[in-house]
Amino acid sequence: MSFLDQLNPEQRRAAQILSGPVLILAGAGSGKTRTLTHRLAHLIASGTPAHRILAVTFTNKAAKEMKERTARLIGEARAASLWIGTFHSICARILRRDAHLLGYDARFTIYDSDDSLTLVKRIMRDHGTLDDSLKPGIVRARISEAKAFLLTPEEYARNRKGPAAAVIADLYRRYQAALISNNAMDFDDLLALPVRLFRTQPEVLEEYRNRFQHLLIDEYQDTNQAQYVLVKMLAESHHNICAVGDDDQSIYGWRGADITNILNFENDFPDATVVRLEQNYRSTRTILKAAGAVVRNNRKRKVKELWTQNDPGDHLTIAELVDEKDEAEWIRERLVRLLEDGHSYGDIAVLYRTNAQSRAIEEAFVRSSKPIPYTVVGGLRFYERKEIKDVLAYLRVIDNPRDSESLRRIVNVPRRGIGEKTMALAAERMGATGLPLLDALRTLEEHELGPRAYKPINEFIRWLDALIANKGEMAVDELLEKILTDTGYRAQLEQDGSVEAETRLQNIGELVAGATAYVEANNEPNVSAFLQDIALVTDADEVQTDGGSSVTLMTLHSAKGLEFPVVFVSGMEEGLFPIAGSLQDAAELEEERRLFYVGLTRAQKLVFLSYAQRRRRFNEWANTQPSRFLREIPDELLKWDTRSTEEPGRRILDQRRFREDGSVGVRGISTRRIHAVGDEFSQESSYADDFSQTTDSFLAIGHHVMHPMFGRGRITAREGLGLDTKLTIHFDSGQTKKILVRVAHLEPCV
DNA sequence: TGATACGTGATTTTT
DNA sequence: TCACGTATCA
Repeated sequence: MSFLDQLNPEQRRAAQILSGPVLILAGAGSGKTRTLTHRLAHLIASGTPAHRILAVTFTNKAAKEMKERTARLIGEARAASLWIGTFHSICARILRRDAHLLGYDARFTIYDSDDSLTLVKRIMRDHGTLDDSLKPGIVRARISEAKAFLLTPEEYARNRKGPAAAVIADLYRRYQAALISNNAMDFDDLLALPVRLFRTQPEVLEEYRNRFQHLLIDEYQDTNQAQYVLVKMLAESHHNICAVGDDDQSIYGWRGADITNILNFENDFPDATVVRLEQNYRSTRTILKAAGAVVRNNRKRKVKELWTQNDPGDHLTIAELVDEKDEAEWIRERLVRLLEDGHSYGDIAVLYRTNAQSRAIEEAFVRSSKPIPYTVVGGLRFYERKEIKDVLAYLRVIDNPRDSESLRRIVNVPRRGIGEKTMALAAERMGATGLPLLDALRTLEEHELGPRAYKPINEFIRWLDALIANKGEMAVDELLEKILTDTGYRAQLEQDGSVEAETRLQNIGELVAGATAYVEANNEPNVSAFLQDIALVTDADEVQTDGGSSVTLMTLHSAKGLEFPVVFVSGMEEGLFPIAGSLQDAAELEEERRLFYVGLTRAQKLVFLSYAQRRRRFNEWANTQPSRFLREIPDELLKWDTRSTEEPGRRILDQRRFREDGSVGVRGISTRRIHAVGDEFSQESSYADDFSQTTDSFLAIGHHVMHPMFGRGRITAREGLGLDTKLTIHFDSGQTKKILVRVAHLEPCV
């Protein structure tokens, strides 16, 4: 097996032991993906048909990559029928086939967290439990948690104490009933329902057990109870399970992931072979030392020590800045310098604890005289935008007419005169008959509603019915076009003319283009599958890690599994990272520390850490203290950045204070900035709030810019500040548009 | 029924 | 600060 020669001895062991339980403890950067692809290739080469192997990864992107790399080893054809994907997508695949055994239709709709929150809200409103004492978000989280632990409402009520438990259990029951009548599943159902399927239909379980002779579960440290049970059920008879993970990288405890699943693997499977991959190929020795020193402060972990033959490399750079704006500006300056040193934009990632932190950094990148191209991962996701959800809701109703929640969303969008009164009547009818909303609407008669309300409903239903009847004959993108035209959704946005409407139109255009791409890429495209793809994609799936030409901005969570030559971790402050909510709880604090460990170990060459003396939260400024995690990095691995040494000696003072107890005395007093004349950063003096004051920006009135869609144009007016700046541009095409700087990627042009 | 104005809560992380 | 929900009025 010549391809195994490319592995080190431990990796080879992990790839070669094919039967029985195997636990691969794969440290960060230890060549895990390479090992796993070789294992898969070896399995297939040794005679296991690919379709009898089930491989579970954390993201769709990881699945795709693993499949491609396996194919490279043994050929496309032999790897083609591998079952590989995320838990959610594999479960969806199983459920599409057998959901009818659980009372669902195969064309069930998948609700994202947004949809389920809307549903919870409505249920609470209908049952008068929507007051200040119990927030829908909390209820949704509790229900999600219950499902992750495979608890029924009744079990939840028995299990949990506290005054709200009974109320939550009751809401959970109603919520679940609503999902079923809508023929819909939420993310948690996708995991919990296969378990129920297997428990209630032993012959189905038997079939899958026989089919999947080998299981491979990646990121095992982040599996929750439902996933764990599922895996155990499938592995029961043959024990050919290979679990891969790193307890030090468990960062999804808040989502029900249970680190003990990996810590107890050897108890669950006493005959398990344990392989440790401890040689790191990714990072410099210095980075690895720093990361190791940090994570060593955790008590609940398997002891292991990563090592590397790589060069020691540079110190980790650390900087104290005045506020978030200053921090962003510092990042930008360092970035420019890195570029001069020969790095490219795609080499660099800026990580932070919360999505909200990206804004200040984006500001700095956009306002720069030489704007820095960047890509934000996460935040408001494309498919969560209002206009996208609206259009998709049409598609959902057409695909799954029982989906009352989606129908409710669009019944009067755009306005067609179906108002509150009509809907109240329909709700009443639903309650009385148990019919889905669409059918309840059908039963409403003209004399009940009056002609003014009856007409639009009647027309709407007739229109929907026609599409439902014909959906099989139309490609998804055609269907979308028809929806956009017939409903007047597009026309309404076009008439609006505002910047926001323009953006929405662009987003919708992107959605249609995506549908076209989907139709072209699939042999048997259909609406259900298209919607499912959309529901299960993550932003992490879109990240470009190689050859990208922009800086990547993302949360530390999103960075899991990725690597970059240069990594910035910003906002290293108590209360932000570690986040405030974790400070009281030792386990949560350890998870924050693992998150920092994950961040550090993303870096190959250089790490930059930063914190601000004060940060704005909502409206108020709060003084901050440096993160305790910084103190856990040995001094000799750190190098303070000179940029923040405005006052000679102050840095040293701070450093001493910082070392002693982590407190930094009274903040905000010495925040006055002094800039030497001719200082390389003297452009700081134009650090005015008003973007339009930035004289060196290419986005000034009269300048020419290039817009990716509309082409070349001249700026004739501007309003708003920073990222919210709106430009009026006369395009050479003759059109005049208002463009939001944040949305459009404008480039200077003569 | 629909448009507008004001008040208020949200920021932890995501399949 | 902003987005969303509710109150109020046309």
